[in-house]
Parts: sequence; structure tokens; C-alpha cells
Amino acid sequence: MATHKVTSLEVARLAGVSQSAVSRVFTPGASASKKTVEKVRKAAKELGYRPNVLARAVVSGKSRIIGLVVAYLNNQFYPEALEKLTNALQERGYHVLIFMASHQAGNIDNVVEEILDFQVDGIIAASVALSSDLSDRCRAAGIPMVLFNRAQDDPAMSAVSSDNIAGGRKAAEFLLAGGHKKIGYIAGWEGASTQRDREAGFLSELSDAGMELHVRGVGNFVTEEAQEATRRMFATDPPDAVFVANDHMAIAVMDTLRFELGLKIPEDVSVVGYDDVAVAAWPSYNLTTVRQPANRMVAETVDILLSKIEDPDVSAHRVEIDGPLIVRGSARIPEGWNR
Amino acid sequence: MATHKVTSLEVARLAGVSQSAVSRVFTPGASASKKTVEKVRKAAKELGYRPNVLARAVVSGKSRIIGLVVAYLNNQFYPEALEKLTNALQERGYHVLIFMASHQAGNIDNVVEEILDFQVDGIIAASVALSSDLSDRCRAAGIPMVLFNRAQDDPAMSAVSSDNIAGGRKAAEFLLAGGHKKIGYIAGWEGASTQRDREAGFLSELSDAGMELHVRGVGNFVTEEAQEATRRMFATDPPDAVFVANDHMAIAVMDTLRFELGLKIPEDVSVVGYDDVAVAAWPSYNLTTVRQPANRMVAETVDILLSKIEDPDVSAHRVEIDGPLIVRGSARIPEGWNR
DNA sequence: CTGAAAGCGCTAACAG
DNA sequence: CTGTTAGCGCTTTCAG
Repeated sequence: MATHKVTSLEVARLAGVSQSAVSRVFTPGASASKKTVEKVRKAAKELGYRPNVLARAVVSGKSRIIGLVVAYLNNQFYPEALEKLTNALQERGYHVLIFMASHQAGNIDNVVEEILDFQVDGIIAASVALSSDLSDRCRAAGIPMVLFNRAQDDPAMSAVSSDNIAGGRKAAEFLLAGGHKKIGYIAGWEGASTQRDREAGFLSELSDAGMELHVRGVGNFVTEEAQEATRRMFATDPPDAVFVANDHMAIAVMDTLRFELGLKIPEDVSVVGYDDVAVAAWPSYNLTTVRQPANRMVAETVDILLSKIEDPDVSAHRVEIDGPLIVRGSARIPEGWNR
Repeated sequence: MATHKVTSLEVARLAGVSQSAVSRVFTPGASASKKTVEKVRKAAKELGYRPNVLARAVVSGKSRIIGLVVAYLNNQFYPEALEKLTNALQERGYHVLIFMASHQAGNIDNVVEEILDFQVDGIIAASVALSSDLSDRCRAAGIPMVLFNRAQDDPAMSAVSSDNIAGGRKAAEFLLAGGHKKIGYIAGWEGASTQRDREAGFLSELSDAGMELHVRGVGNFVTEEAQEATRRMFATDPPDAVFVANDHMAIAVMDTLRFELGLKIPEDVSVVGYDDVAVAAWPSYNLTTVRQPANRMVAETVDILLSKIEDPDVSAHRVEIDGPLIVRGSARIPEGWNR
């Protein structure tokens, strides 16, 4: 067993071939005779040789590394997405370098700079917005990037999300059909496109029905802030139904409603969330929510990114995937509801 | 704005210095005159130059990349640990290449091989066991590795975990003090040291009190299996208290108990978990559990790994961090309990 | 302190 | 198909 790094040259010597022959044997699309391949493989195994992918990356210009920026992992949607993204990429021969970024703009820019230092082949930015300056740098560096679960005005930027506007509408439609008259909304972080779109869809459906929002609070996608918003909302202007911008907050809202305020769900108040994370299905919450189809979002994201890596000329893609409303027990179910 | 990759040579030319001067300016411990530094920095900024860390890694032999292997992200303990690990490493100038591995032994080995290909400076294996063959390879390759939340017999392998035996004892002590007479246990995956140690500690405390386990089920750390084990256990031999090997399963057990079996917690049955993940504190569960001090576990893991990277001669460290029992409402609280 | 020169381990023409 | 020859972008002696 070798105790130091084994190089292709050593393998070549043992196999009695040139160093480039070894390289070819380990390069997917290269040509080598059956005999060479055999000799090389044998020698390689004997020495425990494996190609140094970093050196390969330096000369080929392809690192097969994808930089993944993610803001927080406490919203359960993200670990799930992260796992699926990593697996999907791994299956296609790419690896993930992970970067945590707080959602303040300044930080992100530094992070992206660091990512670029690694000569990544592409970047996936999950739920973070970056300055247009930064997108320019990436474009200049020729590094494809796709936004996951976030949209951006820049039409040159690829982005994959659920159809948040349609999703917001579905939530409103359901609450309306349930006969609710005083409908409240707890918003996420206002800088997020997901927040804006969900609210926009929700409000326009309401207004199409000739109704307006009864009361509004802001939870910033943060547990504690969502709870605080709930308390304020119910202290002053209690609604009979609340749409919460994501499940992570909706769970907190439900607990506050039930355990602090002593309200019954859905008898006293209906709650609808967004995402359909795993917790939403747990009996303790049984949350009615709009599903974000994580599998399809991930598949789209990976497809878009890799095709742009393989052919830099393909244009930007923006995909919004429609997700169904998952009806459970946290909101009153309208008579004869069945879609 | 440059549209291609800027090299140190181009910066050198613009700054009117040699290429090695540029290299020195961007190498932490190197010497360069104030004037040189200035000229180089200016030229670098003008061109938008940043060193190629991959090329640097090839020649220096140090990639400043840490390979992180993680099995599943659905147990909430892991996203939390992952986030903390990444942040801690990032702060110390390292970056994380993430690998997902199913917990079957064979798979892991391949994954570690892949990690090695990236010339990582170190490996953190979270909750996965690897063949001794593999540990040998890593040692041969000179790559330090530390096990996170898992112990292994091999004394040459560094490992960080909570004190699972002591933790198991605490759970038993509490249940015993609560006057429970028929105590059940729902085990995790039996291949995991955490499972074995928690159970061992639990059982020995029971036996010290002259009591034995009333009933035992296996949940394999999987939601559905934990639920199934719960159903079986309560159909045949209902205990008055259950210790569950981790919170992830304990939550599922609680829901099954309450919503399927119609039992009251803690009136009909007490439940104690292990980990103290975020959900455990939510009012809907309010789970009494043994805390794994994630912050300290992460800090220890990073310290051990980095010190081994900086000085390969330091010997293996095995750390077990003691965590307190967090008393909440899912288990009967003994009269005058106060520790 | 600085430049020249020699690689790191590998891929990619280029002749043969 | 194969070996030879250039590099990739960078760090690191080595003289000066």
C-alpha cells in the first residue's frame, strides 16, 4: 500500500506505456487499445492510483464542481432541496461545494467571489438574491448560474421556482370557498420574490372575488417574528383565516394560535401554508398547504445548469412549476370541495 | 471588465513586476515590499484578478477543501450540524465539498474514494461508519478524518459525539424517578454506535435500579418504522413510558400514540427522546429529551480536524461531550425533580 | 526583497 | 492507437 500520492507517471512506468496513455485510459471520451487499457488498469490498481481531479481541472478548465449557495437550513424545505440537488448532481458526475450566506446582500457578493476562486463550472443560488453587479461578474467569467426558489428581474438570469402567483391564488380560492370573510396574511421577507409573488397572487384572487385583505403581518420567514406577528394580529383585528407565506412560519403560527391564544384550528381560525414540507403532513399540524414540487424543481435546475455548462450559448431559462394545493385539516374544507 | 480568466502573469505585466512577485503578494506568509504590494494590488483590482485556488492546490498540495459525508438530512439534527460545520470551517478558511451517502457500507467506500480524488485536506464523516479498509486508505493517503456523531472501535480514528451512555442513563434515571414500572425502548439502527450506547446506558441504569426493560422495538431511525414499532409495542405489551433513540423517531412515536392510539402524553404514557432538535421545543411536542450539544460537538470536530491537518503527528482524539436532560412536558415530572 | 527557472499532475494537440 | 511535447496557473527554490 503506497504511503504517498501515486501519479500517472508511476502507473505509466509500471505498465510500460507513456504517461499520456494512462491519462487516456482515465479520460471518458478517449481512445486506447484494449491491451493498453488492461495493462494500465492493472498497474493502477496495483498502485492504488486515482487521477487527481484538481490537476485535471486546472488544465482542462472544467472542474466538475458546482458552487451551491444557501442561506439557512432551518426551513425544512432547504435540507430537502439540498439533498436532492446534491444527489442529482452527483449522479451526473458533478460535486457540490457548499457555501452558507446570510441573506444580507453584501455578504453574498463575497461568497460568490470565493466560489469563483474555485473555478466552479456553475453556481446554484438557493433563495438568495445577488446584486446585478455580481451577476455581471459571473457572466463575464462565463460561469452559468441558476437561481433556485427565487426569481430575479434580470431576464438573462435563469431561475427555477414554483408558480408562486398561481399558488397564492389557490390558497385564496380555497379560503374564499370556505366562506371566510376576514382573511389575514402573514408575509415573509419582503425582499424575496417568493414572498412578493405569493402575496400578489393571493391578493389578486381575493380582489377578483370582490374582497380585500382584512389584516396583514410580517414574519420575515422567521419563527419568532411570525409568532409575534400572530400575537399582534389577533390582539387587534382577529381574522377567521390566515394565509402564511411558508410552512416554516405556518407551523409557528399554528402553535401560537393553539397554545398561546387558545384558539381551535380550523374551528376558530383556518391556516394555510406554502411549501408542503415534511412537517406539514404530521398529524400534529396536518397543514393545508400549497406544494412546491421539490423533485421537479431540482430536476429543472440541474438540467438548465448542466445544459448551459455544456453549451454556453443556450439562453437563460425561467421556469415556474405549478404545484397543487394539498388539502388537510388546518383549514375549513368547503362543502363539496373536490379538485 | 475582462471576459476571460485573468492570470497572475497578466497582473505581473501590468504591475511591471515578475509573476512570482504577484504570487507572493497573494500568499499569506510571503514577503514583499510595500511598493510591490501596492503595485500588484492595484493592477489586480484593475484586471479583476483572483488567484486560482485549484492551481494553487495542485502545486502546494493543500486544497483547503474538507470533504463532508452525510447520510440523510431528514433528521433535523443534521441540517443544523451541517450548517454549523460549514460556517465554522468557512471561518477558518476551509470549504466544504458535500457528499451524500446512503448508510449501507458499500456505498460509503466509493464515496470516500471520490472524496480522495479531490485532494481534500481532511474528511468529516457524519453518522456513517466506514470499513476499516477505508480508514486504512485514508491513513495511507495521509488524509485526516474525524467521525461526527459516531464512534468506531478503531482507536486510531478520531471521533466526536455526545456522551451517549451517560445520556441513556439520564433518560432512565428520569423515567425511574417518575415512578414508571413498565418501560419500553424504541431502538435506532443497530449498526450505529449512538444507538448501541444510548441503549446500553439506558439499560444499565435500569438494571442498577433492579428493573428490566418491559418491551423493546426497533425503528431504525426511520419515521415509518418507528411508527410501526410503536403500534406493535402498544398492541401487545403497552409500556407506561418509552425512551426513543432519537427525537426524529420520538416525534413520530408521539403522533402515533396520540392520534392513532388515542393515548394522552404524559398521562397515559411518558415519552423521552434524544438530540433536542428544534422541533422538540415546539409546543405541539414539548418533548423531554437529552440534548446533544451541537455547538460544542462542531467546535471540537473542527478543532481536531484542523490541528491534525496542520500537524499530522498529533494523535487521534475521541471526545464525548456530556449533554443535559431537557425536561419538558412529554414525560411525567417526578415530585420535586430539580437537577 | 526580487526575478528566473523548475516543477505540481494532468490534458491536449501533434506527428507517427 | 500511441508517444512526444507543450502547456494550465500557480508556488517555490535559487541566485542575486
